[in-house]
Parts: sequence; C-alpha cells; structure tokens
Amino acid sequence: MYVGYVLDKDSPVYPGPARPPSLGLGSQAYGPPAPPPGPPQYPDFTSYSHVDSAPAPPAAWSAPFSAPKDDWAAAYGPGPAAPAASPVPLAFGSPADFSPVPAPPGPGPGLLAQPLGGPSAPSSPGAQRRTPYEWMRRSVAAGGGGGSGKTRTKDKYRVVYTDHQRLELEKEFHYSRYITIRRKSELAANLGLTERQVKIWFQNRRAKERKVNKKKQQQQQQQPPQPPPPSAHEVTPTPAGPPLGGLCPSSTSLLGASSPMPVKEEYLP
DNA sequence: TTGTGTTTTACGACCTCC
DNA sequence: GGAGGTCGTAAAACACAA
Repeated sequence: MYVGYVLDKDSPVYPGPARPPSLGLGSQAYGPPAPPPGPPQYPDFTSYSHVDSAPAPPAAWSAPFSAPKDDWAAAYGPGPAAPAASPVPLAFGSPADFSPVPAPPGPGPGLLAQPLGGPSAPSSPGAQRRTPYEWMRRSVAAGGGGGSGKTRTKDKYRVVYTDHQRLELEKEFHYSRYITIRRKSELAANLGLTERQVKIWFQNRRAKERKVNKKKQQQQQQQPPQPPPPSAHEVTPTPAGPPLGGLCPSSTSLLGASSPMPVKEEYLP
C-alpha cells in the first residue's frame, strides 16, 4: 500500500482554523486527509468532517516548523526548544485539554513532559504511574551522555511517551490514519518528538488497529450470525467496506460514546 | 514479590511510487 | 535512490493474578 504521494505535499495544508473544536486542536489546519489507496480500511473514521475548504496557507507556513532532523540528538539531547514556548502558531485546543505545558524546571530539555493538569492531577491512570519526566530521564540516561551506540540488542531503550504526546497523536490519528508530511513536522515539533518517531507511531498505530479489527472479525466469524446491532455507528470495518468518508457522520463526536473506535478511557475528557 | 500476558516503542526487510 | 507503506519482531514498560 502506497500513500506517500497522496499526502498533500504541495497542497495547502495549514490554511487556518480548520480543525473542529471538538478535537481541541485549535488553529491547526489540515489539507484534505490522505486517503489510503486501495480498499478502505477505516471507513469508520474517514468521514470526519473537518473543514478542508479553508483558504490557502500562508507561504510562511514552513518557516516555524523547521522540525529537527531525525537524529537522536535532536530528540533526546539537551536541545530543541520547548514546544510550549515556541512561537509556533499552534495551540492544542481547549485549556481543559491542553493547557500550555510549562517547561519542566531544571536542566532537562524543555519538552512536553508535564502531564496534563500538572503533577498533582494526572490525566489518566497511566499518568499516575509515571513520573512526569520519566521518559526524558530514561532517554537521557539511555542516551548516555551523547553516546551514539544505541543498538537494538545492546543498550536498547525505548521511551515512553507522555500522556500528552499520546493524546495528541491519538487525536491526529482519529483525524486521519495517514499523517501528512507537514502535519508530521508540525506535530513532531510541538510534541518534542522527531518526525521519525511520529511516523513510526502512526505505523504502529495503524498496525494496532488492523490487529484489533482482525480480532473483531475473527470473533464475529466464530459467533453465529446475529441480527445487526441497533447502533448505526457500531461499524466493524472490513477490507471490503465502503469508500472512505461514508459512514461516520460528521457530527459524531470522536470522543463520544458512539465513536466507532473505542477511545481509551485515559483519553476521554 | 513474582510470574505471566499485554501493550508500547523501535527497527529491519521488503515493496511501491516518483 | 529516497520516502513511506506493511509486516514481523524485539524488548521495555506495564497490568494483574497468584
């Protein structure tokens, strides 16, 4: 499956406040979602009606988003400017959801390590069990004073993304399974991740969804045929499903109970 | 506390497209 | 050739029962 060239490389991507407020992504703007070619895999999300008809983006769009290159130093070194403090004209929605994350005190990189609501108000069960800057400390420690020898088997590490990072990635994923190049840069810059990390996260996230869908299908095949569920939104996506953008009414709240995709409790408002 | 199962990052192999 | 896709997998992080 190849989607790279439907990603709107050249199309207006960030024209203005086009994101539905329900997602709390504020003035981010997006080009048309890049539908994956071939059989639609995710008919349950694609009709999410964000506004695509916004005017063309300013030419200066790319300027604030000189996202760090995909090198580890950029991601884990003492370097990148704190997204929350960056001049990037992007705000993550409502204050309740994404109050500006203060840069953590101390010498660490000023990234988005503060859990939502502050240390005393973890936004999720997960947040309760994670030190706010744990992933940074881990990564820095694993990075080992700028040492480069990060092989997979030896000295392997993986960071644990903060709830905020995951929430933003999840929201982006709800918006579109395939992130645009520009959006990837933007998200990476704002979340303090590398573009590579964002890309891989989306890859893994799609894999996860495929796995879940496959599991659902297997369960359905095992069960005797039953009458369709009363809920029209309870769609089990199938590889032979309808074209993208057909099922989920635009008014459907992605975070609501009727969302076709179970949203983790920790991501609910 | 420990053993075990699941989830989450991250990577490599391979493919397609320009 | 490079970028990004899927698929499979490794290993850390995590959840939870015993």
